[in-house]
Amino acid sequence: MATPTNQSTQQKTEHNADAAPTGTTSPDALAKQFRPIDHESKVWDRWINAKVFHADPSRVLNGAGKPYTILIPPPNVTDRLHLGHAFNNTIQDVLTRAHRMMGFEALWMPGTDHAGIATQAVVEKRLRAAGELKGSLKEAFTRDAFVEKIQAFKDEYEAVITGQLKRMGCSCDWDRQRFTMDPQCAEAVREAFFRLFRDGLIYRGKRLVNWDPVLQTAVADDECFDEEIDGNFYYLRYPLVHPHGASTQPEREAGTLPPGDAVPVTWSELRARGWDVAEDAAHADEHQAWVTVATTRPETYLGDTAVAINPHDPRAKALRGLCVELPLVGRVIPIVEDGYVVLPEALARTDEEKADPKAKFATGFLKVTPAHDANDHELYQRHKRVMDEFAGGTGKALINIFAPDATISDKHGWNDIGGAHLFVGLSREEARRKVVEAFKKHAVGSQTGAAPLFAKSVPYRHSVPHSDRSKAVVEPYLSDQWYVKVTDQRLAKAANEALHTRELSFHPARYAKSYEQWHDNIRDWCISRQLWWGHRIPVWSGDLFDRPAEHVKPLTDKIREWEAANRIAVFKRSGKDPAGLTFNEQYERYTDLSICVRREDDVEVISFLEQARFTRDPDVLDTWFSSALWPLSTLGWPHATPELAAFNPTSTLCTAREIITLWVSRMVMFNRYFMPKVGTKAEGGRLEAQGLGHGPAPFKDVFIHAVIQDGQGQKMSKSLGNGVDPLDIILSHGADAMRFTLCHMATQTQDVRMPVDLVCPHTGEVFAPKFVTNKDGYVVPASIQSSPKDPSKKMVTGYGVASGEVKASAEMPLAKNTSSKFDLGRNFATKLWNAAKFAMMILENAEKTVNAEKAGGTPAPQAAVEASSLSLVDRWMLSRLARGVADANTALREYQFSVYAQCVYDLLWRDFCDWYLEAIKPTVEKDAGQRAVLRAAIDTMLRLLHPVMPFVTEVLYEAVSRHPRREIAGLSLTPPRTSALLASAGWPQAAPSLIDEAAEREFEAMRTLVTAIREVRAQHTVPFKRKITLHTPPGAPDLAAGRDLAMTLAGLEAISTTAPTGPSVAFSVDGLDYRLSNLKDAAEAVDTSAEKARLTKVVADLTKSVETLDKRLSNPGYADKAPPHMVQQSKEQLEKARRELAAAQTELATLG
RNA sequence: GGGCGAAUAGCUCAACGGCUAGAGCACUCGCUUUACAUGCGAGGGGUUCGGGGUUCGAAUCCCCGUUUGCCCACCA
Repeated sequence: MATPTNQSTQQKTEHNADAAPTGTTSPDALAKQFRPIDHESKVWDRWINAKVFHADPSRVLNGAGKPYTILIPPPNVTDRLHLGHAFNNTIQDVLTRAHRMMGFEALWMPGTDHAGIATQAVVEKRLRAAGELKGSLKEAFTRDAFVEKIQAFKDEYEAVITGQLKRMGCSCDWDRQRFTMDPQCAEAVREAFFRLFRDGLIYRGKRLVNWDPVLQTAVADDECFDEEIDGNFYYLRYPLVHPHGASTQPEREAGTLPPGDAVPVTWSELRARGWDVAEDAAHADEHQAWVTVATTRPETYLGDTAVAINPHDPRAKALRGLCVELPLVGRVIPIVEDGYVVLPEALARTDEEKADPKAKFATGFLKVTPAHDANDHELYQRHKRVMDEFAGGTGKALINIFAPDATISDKHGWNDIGGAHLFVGLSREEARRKVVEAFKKHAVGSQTGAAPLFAKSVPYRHSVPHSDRSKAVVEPYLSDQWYVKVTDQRLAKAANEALHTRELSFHPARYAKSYEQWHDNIRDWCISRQLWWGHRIPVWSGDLFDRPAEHVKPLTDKIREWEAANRIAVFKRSGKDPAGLTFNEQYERYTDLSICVRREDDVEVISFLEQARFTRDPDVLDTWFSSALWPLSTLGWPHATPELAAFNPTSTLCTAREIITLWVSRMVMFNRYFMPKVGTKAEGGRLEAQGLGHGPAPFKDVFIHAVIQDGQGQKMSKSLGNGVDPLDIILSHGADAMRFTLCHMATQTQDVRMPVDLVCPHTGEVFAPKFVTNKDGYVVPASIQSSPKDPSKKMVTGYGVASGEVKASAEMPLAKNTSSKFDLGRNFATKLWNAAKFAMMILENAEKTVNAEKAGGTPAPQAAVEASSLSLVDRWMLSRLARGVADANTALREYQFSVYAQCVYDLLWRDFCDWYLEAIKPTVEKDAGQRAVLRAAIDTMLRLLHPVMPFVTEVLYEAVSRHPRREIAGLSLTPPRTSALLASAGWPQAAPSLIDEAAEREFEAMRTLVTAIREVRAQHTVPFKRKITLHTPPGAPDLAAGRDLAMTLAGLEAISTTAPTGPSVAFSVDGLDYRLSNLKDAAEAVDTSAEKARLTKVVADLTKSVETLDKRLSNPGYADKAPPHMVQQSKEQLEKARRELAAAQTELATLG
């Protein structure tokens, strides 16, 4: 594996110009400034060389370590990773590294996804842009040649993605990296398909799918997007006829109705049947009657095989037994009654019906095109018998009028063309225009003065599904597809059971609901895709008829033999067939056989089938089929590998909410189906499940994290081009800073916005880009931006490139992104660097002295330091550390990553740097116990921070490790397990006894006093270096051990119990009146106006507090019902507030 | 249409029925202070979207409304 490179030459130059040596990890020479780029690749190499990320299943299997496993959600090889991925992977790395340190055998399994349709579309687009592909893909390339192109693209992007993850510091087990189409995964896919096929859970069916006429493939619902388009409602008149006319039953069944067969129904006749519609009263008696349908897609009328009316429609009765004749086509189709049809507003019976948005434009007559509309298809299922009878036989009412490219075709299931030849060969759009034209031209019936077939059209704006990849309008299309019967209880129900038994849980828990509801309403999963890039379906189809009997016998014998040997499985027909249908029965009943061959390398079977003119299905599997097997395939299934035994089920899955159904659900179903019940022994090296869905869930926890949006609140996406490359951020802020900031943002519910700036490639300047609104209404950075200092210099943006509007060039380079959001992490890394450096400087100085004193002698082993022997500030620090460890543990256990980040941030910055380091400065050189605490504190914090900031902590750990360490009783810091690296060091363990509440109280009292003094100093602009005197009032609490700390931290020269003689300033703490003197030289007057203003505000605030507390306490319900400690607390607060208010008022009065 | 969220300081977000609603950034004032100006000290800034209710007590729970995001379904 290549190590991450891509260092900025610009930064390198700066770095070399720097006089001080940087980039070394020697303890004596930690660089003055922390430059991430100087360390990241070196640290990475140390990790890789030491193999610290490599998980060893034998340690799990022999009980030496518990497993902790995370499977990476394999990124699509379609594009570089963006910040959303960085976020997702940071979380996974935090969990993996923390558990590794906690002693788990941690495996983070890396890999990428071939992303079938997406990748094929991207490559196709690229080839077209490069001029290598013109016209139809299938004419320009052979399957193999095109797959080779995609393969090359995949190799390129897989390397890019892998490089990005490594630069981020992801501690994946890179030796185990997988790809969803590599041989190991392919074997798992093949085996899984075979078993489902054999077990009757895969079937072939004719279904309406979303058809992409450009890519000529079925697309899943999630591969579509809705777009509003301006269309029209067309109102078309269908002439009424009597059903049978002169035609014979055989003629009808053959679909060869003689012209003029249908006998028109006249208005008078219709009226006689009870038709009483005011607006039709004027129609001439002898004219042919009609019904009006409303449609947005008039061209589909060619495939109509019924007209439907609501049974409650008052007109329904008059129409019973009548039909309509499709204009031009001449097809006579029945009028069926179905409750699905919406009554027009005028006929609606209830308010609810009136409120139906469809009622506004409905005519009450619905044209039914079962082959081209999902609802119509369902309606057809309910009226199959009558519709098929009219259409001439079973299944004949499904009339497909489109070729795969969505042109009108008479070659794909439409035979009764009649007078509609003029439409054949037209595109959907042209056909629509021509149909409307024809309806305008022709009349209902042949009488002079008859009304035109076209009634009217009204503009209508509605959303229409488009294919994500090609942007073409999706056509509902009837086609042969393979399905997984996920509705079977061994799949969907088993997935929900995992939730009910708590084997599987979601964090946050509310996502369990959508998971569960999805399974309750699941539909069978269409797994075939008409693509070239993917796992090809391992089914060969052929025909056993039309062969000499002497050929059939050897064939059937072989097939029976191989089926018995589990080398092939023969497709069992639908569930309506009796179970256990024999091969002979199938053979007798069906003209075609579908045979799944278990192994790709079973040459004997495959060549035999191909010689027998069986052909392999050209389709490939839906990408999610192989993704669903990820927990199995990556660990070696179907073989009984040590990895599978050790690491499946895995521990935690980290993903975004959008793929709970697409991916999470399917992994659960497949793992439960394919894995044997826990405790089952493997036989013959292969794992055979009972096929009941009783296996384990593939993971215990599913952590669903927030989504990173751009500055406009839009999701980062490829198509929008608003993704930010993590490498840009690593360049501007460093990997640790990026990781820390992302982790800090990982709150539970709230999606986070990430506004980004641009870095000018000409000047290095950071600036906010100019935004534009694109044609889809999204606010995006303009494709071309000007350098802020020199507007003649231009650059292009990621959006510009992604949208295809511009290309990067030498004159107009691609501008990198950055964001001041990451300053948080960068500043924190710097703070850590400086704090550690300072701590080590202190330790080093002391060690020199100690070594000089003990020259020659071997130091005696020192006993562990007991907290009780330590000073207040040390006991306080140990107490804070113990709490920090506990808080971090809780946060990580509960997947509260921002809490974890915040808790280590406060521990290091607020507690350790702001107070501890400042407090120990005067004493640490002489206090060996204090130095032991200092050493332990920095060590503990490096460990706590390592999961989120691995690079900087690893560099510092090496330096810190060189300082001798004394044990602190109760604080366990075990050394690295497999190397000298922090990455394998033990997670800190702090005994609860280290939490010292007395020390915390005492320290807090001191801190309150110090803060109050600092406030006075700021108020009176007392220079930092000026030492002042504190006068404590009678009855003030004894500062005790805090006395010296207060003097150090507040800049006191003395603490006196007598009142000041000269000028002084008062302040109050806890209602006690303290004074400070010697604030200024005698010549300078103390400015009382600022002091007055401050006190006035204090008085106002306190008055309000007293009021609030008084009101609370005087409420009779409060004393009665609130818990006593709350009441007590309020009383104390009130007392304190009153004391402080009095003190402030007195002081204000004094100032006059 | 069904489901799930969100609305809190100028911005981005915390606060899981009870400390005077917090943090980072931004802002104001002061500071070359011997680890760190990517810093240090201090400060200002809130009718917690609106309206009802439950409760001794509501940012938090319930109801209604407004705005907004996502998922699913549907779209004659």
